[in-house]
Amino acid sequence: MNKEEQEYLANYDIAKYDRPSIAVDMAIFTISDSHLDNADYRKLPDKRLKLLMIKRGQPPYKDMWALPGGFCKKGETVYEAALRELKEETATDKAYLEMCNVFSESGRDPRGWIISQAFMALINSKTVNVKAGGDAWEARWFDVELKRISKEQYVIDQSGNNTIESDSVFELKMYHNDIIIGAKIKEKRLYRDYHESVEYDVVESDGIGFDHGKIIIYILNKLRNKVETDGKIVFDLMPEYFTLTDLQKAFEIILDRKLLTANFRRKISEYVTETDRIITGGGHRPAKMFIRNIDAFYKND
Amino acid sequence: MNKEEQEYLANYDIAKYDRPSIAVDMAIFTISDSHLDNADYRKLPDKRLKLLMIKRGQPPYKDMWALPGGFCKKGETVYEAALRELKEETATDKAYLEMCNVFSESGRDPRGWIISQAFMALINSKTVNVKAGGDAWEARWFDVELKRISKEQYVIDQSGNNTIESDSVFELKMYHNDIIIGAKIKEKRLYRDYHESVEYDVVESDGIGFDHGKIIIYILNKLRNKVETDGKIVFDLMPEYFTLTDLQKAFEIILDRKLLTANFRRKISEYVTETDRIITGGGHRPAKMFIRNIDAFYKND
DNA sequence: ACAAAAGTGTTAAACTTACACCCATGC
DNA sequence: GCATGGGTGTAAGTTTAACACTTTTGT
Repeated sequence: MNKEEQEYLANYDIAKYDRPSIAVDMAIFTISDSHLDNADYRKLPDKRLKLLMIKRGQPPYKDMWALPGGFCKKGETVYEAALRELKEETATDKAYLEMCNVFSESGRDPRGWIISQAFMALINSKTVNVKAGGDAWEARWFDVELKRISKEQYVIDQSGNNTIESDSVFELKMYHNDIIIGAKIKEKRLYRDYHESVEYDVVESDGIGFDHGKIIIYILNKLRNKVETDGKIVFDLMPEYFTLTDLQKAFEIILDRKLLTANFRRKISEYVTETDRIITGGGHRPAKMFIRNIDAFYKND
Repeated sequence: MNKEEQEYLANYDIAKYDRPSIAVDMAIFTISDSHLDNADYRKLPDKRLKLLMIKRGQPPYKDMWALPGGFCKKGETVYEAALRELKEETATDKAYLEMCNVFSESGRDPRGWIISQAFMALINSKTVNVKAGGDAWEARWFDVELKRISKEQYVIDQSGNNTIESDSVFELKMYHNDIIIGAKIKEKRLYRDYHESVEYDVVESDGIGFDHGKIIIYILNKLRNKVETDGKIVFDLMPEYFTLTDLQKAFEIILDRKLLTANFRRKISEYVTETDRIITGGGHRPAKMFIRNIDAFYKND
């Protein structure tokens, strides 16, 4: 560094400018058994997509539920902050972790200018520590359900500038035992000048703090799209040993549709290796357990 | 909002905490003719992938080239800041714009704690204003070339914890007339606990300021992956009227491989509509011009 | 005439989709 | 026996990949 650069930096006062706080918000998903008891001895337990939420112990949004998260500290990267939060909440760092989007609308946090980096994390329920279920933190896994409840589509033709607008309203519902929280979120999808843009707006929020309804729906859609185009991340929701039926159910839960077993198995066959473990005692034919075939995952470029 | 919340907020002083500045860095791509003159009257001009770079007029990294960008201001979203920067540099807002990643390593900017949101923007060269080529700003379009120059792969087996590590070195070279800048970047790809992680590190930087070599390579790879799995964004690099050969070349430039014409045309046929415009005068059969078939783009869910 | 690019047709191989069928278990 | 899940085979339809071939132009 030369003298001019050094002088410039000596006179540069970063504190002169308005600066935001940076937060990380974590959408931590897992798949686990439904808490509902099983009547039929033959039936497998119902699996559900779960999202970890935290009950806020202090303002703002005290007593409401929000995504786990916290502020990014000086000296750590945003990714490290996300990993730190993940560990604090779940006691594991064996997770698929991806930065999904920034949420920075002014007014999104009453404390001031706070920009949030939203992360998606996928963990398998077997590695989750009870911490998340303990009482100190008031963290709970919620069953997640997302339904589109309306859709309108129209063409706006203003002097040759062809715009297609499609408005949907989604209903997000989340359950933990008798706790039910949710939100209605409007999705506005614009196609103008050959460019698509999507915007979400919280229309109604019931028990969910901040703009987290919006973040949840955004990440949930991202998760579905990712699984639709490349299913490999679904394995991050599985324990080391799993049956092919469990794997298929994980796909079905995220994609929200049934798959044909024979076809599914052919498709994923290269990613799994049979072991000699079997599960018996289910009132039906025992299932072989499989592990990931790591070579298949790694053979990219 | 109740009294407790109001009191809490009245006593909350955001300035007590260390806060970073938020910058947006823009990787603005377009495709345009190579500046090299064409000898053969029959040959079409060579197309290249171009990236807009700015010569820094003041420290830090004075006289080096960097991605266009700037600080996010209070009251605007990160996305709005990106759009503002895009307009400032290119005088257009008709672009594909996507937030790609956060770069937040401490020490990445000598002025202090500065976190950068990296955006990818795709514009078509016909809408670009001369501003970018003017002298005031010292902004220039650089031809981009990225080559992997080495690759090593090994398995680390530490007490059953199977880790595969794959290290590559990429050479990034960028040209504008007689200006040549570039960087060597090491890619470390880890596959551990069934989770893949990728890390980039600038090994050597020649004329490129900050950690922008890293950002460029990251976004370039993202662009390629996106085009490989869903080619629709390539249309954002095309003007309103285009020939199928131009479109095919855009794909080939980004994917860095040749495609078979007959197959390519079948694949993209639903996305284009023939017009009665033709291009003549090329010393070969005239080409029909096409426009986007907007309905095909929009028929998702 | 001929080189360059524009544009189409044909075929084999690969993959997807749908459905039918058999197997093994616990009560 | 029978409901439930575990597991496989086959055939039709669709998509991809490779290649061969024809057309049209400016010099």
